[in-house]
Amino acid sequence: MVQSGGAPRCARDRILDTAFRMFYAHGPRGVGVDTVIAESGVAKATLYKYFPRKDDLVLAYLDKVDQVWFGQLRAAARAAGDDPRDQLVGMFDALASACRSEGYHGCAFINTAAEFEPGSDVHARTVEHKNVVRAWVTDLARRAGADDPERLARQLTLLLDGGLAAGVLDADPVTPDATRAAARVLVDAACSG
Amino acid sequence: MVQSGGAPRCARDRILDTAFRMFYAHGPRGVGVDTVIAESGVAKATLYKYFPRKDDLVLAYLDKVDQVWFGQLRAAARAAGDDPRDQLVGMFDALASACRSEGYHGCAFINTAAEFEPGSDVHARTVEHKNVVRAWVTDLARRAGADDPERLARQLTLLLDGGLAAGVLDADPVTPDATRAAARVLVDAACSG
DNA sequence: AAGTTAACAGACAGGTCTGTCTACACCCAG
DNA sequence: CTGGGTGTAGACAGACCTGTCTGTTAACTT
Repeated sequence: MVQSGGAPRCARDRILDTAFRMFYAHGPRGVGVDTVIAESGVAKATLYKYFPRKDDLVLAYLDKVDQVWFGQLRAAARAAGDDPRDQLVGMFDALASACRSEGYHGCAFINTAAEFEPGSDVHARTVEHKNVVRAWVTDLARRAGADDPERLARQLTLLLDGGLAAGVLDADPVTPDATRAAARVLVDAACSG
Repeated sequence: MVQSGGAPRCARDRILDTAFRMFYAHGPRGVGVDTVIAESGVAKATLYKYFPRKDDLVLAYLDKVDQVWFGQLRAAARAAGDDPRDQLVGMFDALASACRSEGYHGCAFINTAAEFEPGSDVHARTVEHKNVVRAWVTDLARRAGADDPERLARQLTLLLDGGLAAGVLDADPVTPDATRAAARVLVDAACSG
């Protein structure tokens, strides 16, 4: 990890970088291996050396999305202050940022899961991501003193998924505000005890 | 519309029926025209007579899903009683039914939208569906006396989308209850004035 | 200088995709 | 009996898909 911030040097990084952009924009199934090769200026043999099957590239793509998105989620929560209640609401700022970003196209995990059969490696990875995020939110809800942390976490992640999923249809700028406000109501109601 | 309830007689119905099942299970892009033909026992020329392009078949599929799903939504709301507040919460029973049904695989519209480019006919149709549903919920929220009917409708449809979208990952039986409870909290908070 | 490694360039096989086309069978009205 | 409408059966074109394979070039190591 002595990677500088500039253009990716080695071939593997270039491939993954291109796949990240293209898979998110068109869905993994909508982008051929040849297209990734052409776009990243790499030889076919090189791609298949690092990612023996296309699914391996898709898995690496999901790992990258997981890193980036989960990182933004935690950063948004942290930026909301020390009170876990505020952090539960603050994580929705990550959704607002995502909605404003160019080329926003909804939740990469939901979109990808829709394209792969349940039971496949790729599908399992998307489920795993959602479980990890929900476990993190559950912990936050517990520290916020929620009556039923698991339930609150489920409600908030469902709301988050809804806000994200709606992005594949239409990046409506009203969505993030409405979602954040709803989160506040749910958090206040669940931490009343 | 003199259609009896039994097995679809005419070729067009058989095609659409098969497409409905297969497109929902694997995504429109994941099912070839040849597969639809083989499964519905129809000649290729017949399919292309009724649906000149595959996209026409996808649009017909979305129309059918819209009819069925929107119908279930309204039926669930109606079954919850006369109070519009209860109806806003009751429509989430349609989500519960969907989650319990065999082969449940999330929201057909979100899944399909992820597979088609924004700007395409198919993508536009998915957006239209969501707008129609939200307009209906907005009307319900207005009659429920919500302070800001548009906002409440947006929050509830986002919650609904979240519950639906999560279905593509994992048909968790806890989801519908948590969603319904969250809806109750949001409705009560928005109709306080 | 020789060998090793990484990468590029691109042909190729075998399959699937959409969409068009020809040829044939049936049935019912005139 | 004839002719139009509806359907079946399946070949075909042209594009695209994944994955394998052969050769070549350049850089670094010993």
